[in-house]
Amino acid sequence: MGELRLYNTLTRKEEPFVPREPGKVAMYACGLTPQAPAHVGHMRGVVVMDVVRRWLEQHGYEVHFVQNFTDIDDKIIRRAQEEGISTQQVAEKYSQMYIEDALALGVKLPHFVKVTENMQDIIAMVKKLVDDGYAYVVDGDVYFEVSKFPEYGKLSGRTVEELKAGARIEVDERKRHPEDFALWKSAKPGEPAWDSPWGPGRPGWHIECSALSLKYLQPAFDIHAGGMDLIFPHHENEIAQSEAYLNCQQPFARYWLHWGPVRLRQEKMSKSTGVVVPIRELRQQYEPAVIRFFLLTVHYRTPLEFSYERLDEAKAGLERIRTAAQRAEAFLRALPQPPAPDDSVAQPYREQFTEAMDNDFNTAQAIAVVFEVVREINHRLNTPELAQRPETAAELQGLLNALRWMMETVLGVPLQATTPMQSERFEQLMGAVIAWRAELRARKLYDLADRIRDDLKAMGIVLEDSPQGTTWRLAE
RNA sequence: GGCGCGGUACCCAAGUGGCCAAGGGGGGGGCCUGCAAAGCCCCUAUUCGUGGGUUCGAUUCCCACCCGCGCCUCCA
Repeated sequence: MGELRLYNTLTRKEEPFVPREPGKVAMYACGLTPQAPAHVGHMRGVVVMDVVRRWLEQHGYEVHFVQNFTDIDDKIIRRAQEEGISTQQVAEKYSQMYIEDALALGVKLPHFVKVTENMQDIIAMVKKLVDDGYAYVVDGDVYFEVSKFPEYGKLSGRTVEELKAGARIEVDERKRHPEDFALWKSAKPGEPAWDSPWGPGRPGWHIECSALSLKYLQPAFDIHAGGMDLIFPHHENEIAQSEAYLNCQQPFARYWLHWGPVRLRQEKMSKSTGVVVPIRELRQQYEPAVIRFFLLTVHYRTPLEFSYERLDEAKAGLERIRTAAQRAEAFLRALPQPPAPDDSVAQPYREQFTEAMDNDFNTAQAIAVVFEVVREINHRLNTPELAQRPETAAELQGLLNALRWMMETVLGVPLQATTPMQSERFEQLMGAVIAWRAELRARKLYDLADRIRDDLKAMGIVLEDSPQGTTWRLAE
């Protein structure tokens, strides 16, 4: 396996990936605040990170992947009031939905951690920042003093001066500087609260990711990821408070990876704009594998325009890949005995695929290679002289193995559509139907033969006649 | 206003200082077929937003401009 390169937002360059500890990768992705159903934009992050973890595993790394649920914050409190249930119930409900959606998309779940289950670690971190003079207390609130951290702005490429120039936020008069941000917020009456040295309250936004990632992955962990919209202020603030906490002796995280937004009608899909396609809704209309494949047809840092036309294109493309796999399987199944795979044809494609993935997880390029493999398979099945060759079966087996590795192992897109009705008995039934129909065709009773084909098609079963015989497959 | 990203065929989308600028979708033609479907082959960008510059040579590097987008406030 070659060298993996990834784009690091911190240096604005593509860099070779070298883990902190040989053979192991520690990575963290900012999760979400579970207060509404997840939308396609969220799922892009989920799928992208899943592919990142899968590819790191292909490189032989043992991956520890942590993701948080910010299960207490202003929006959850508001949501709880609206729905008349507790904040825990809100968080639990939407976390669960999120996990179900992720599982449906074929995601290997990360190690989830929750803010409310790690409150003492968060408080301890805030306390150290206060004790060390990086933060100050005002009426039960704690603020991080940005001017105490000289490197502030190094991730987002801004300076404090620029921030002031563009400031369009109402400044809290109690803060020493407008750019200071809250580490701890005092509770208003009736709000859920945790005891702290500064009185009852809850963590500010940002601190939870610092505390949780440092607790579970230790300082200078390998990859910290999130959506591009988190670069500022979220990740910038995380760096400031974390590196201050570490006495500026070591970096917080080593590589920063950010995926691009999903847009809808030229606008970012976001809860705040209400321009949103909930993944639940989309799952009613498209098989999860199609959604996943669609999300991977574009490089992860490129903004992705959502549309049903694109989804239909992805569906057509995936169907072509699956058809080729099924045809190869049928060909090999018909053989008296399965051939040992010959990888000589497949190997160059495996290498091209690997090169694409090593190139900052370029799934768009990798998928192009998948289609090359599909063409190699179809070419062999379609050309009688080739199909007769004794070595063709072994080559097909090698190509099919490569295709499965690319699609299923690495990209996580199943080649078999999930169907409830496959069973041995069903296979036998189809075999019988095809035999009867062959008899009809031999007697030139084409109207009956065509009617069988049409009726089956209406049920989602496609019959395809060829000189080698008739095959069937399930239409998605 | 500041910072950043991008404009590649009908649509989507990779990519490179110089082999025919990947791949997918769509469209056209051919082959195969009883018909269909699937598939295969060929065609669909002498050109990469516009105008300059650097270079033997730029779509790729630099500058300006136009257009779109993101961030600067909660956001994945």
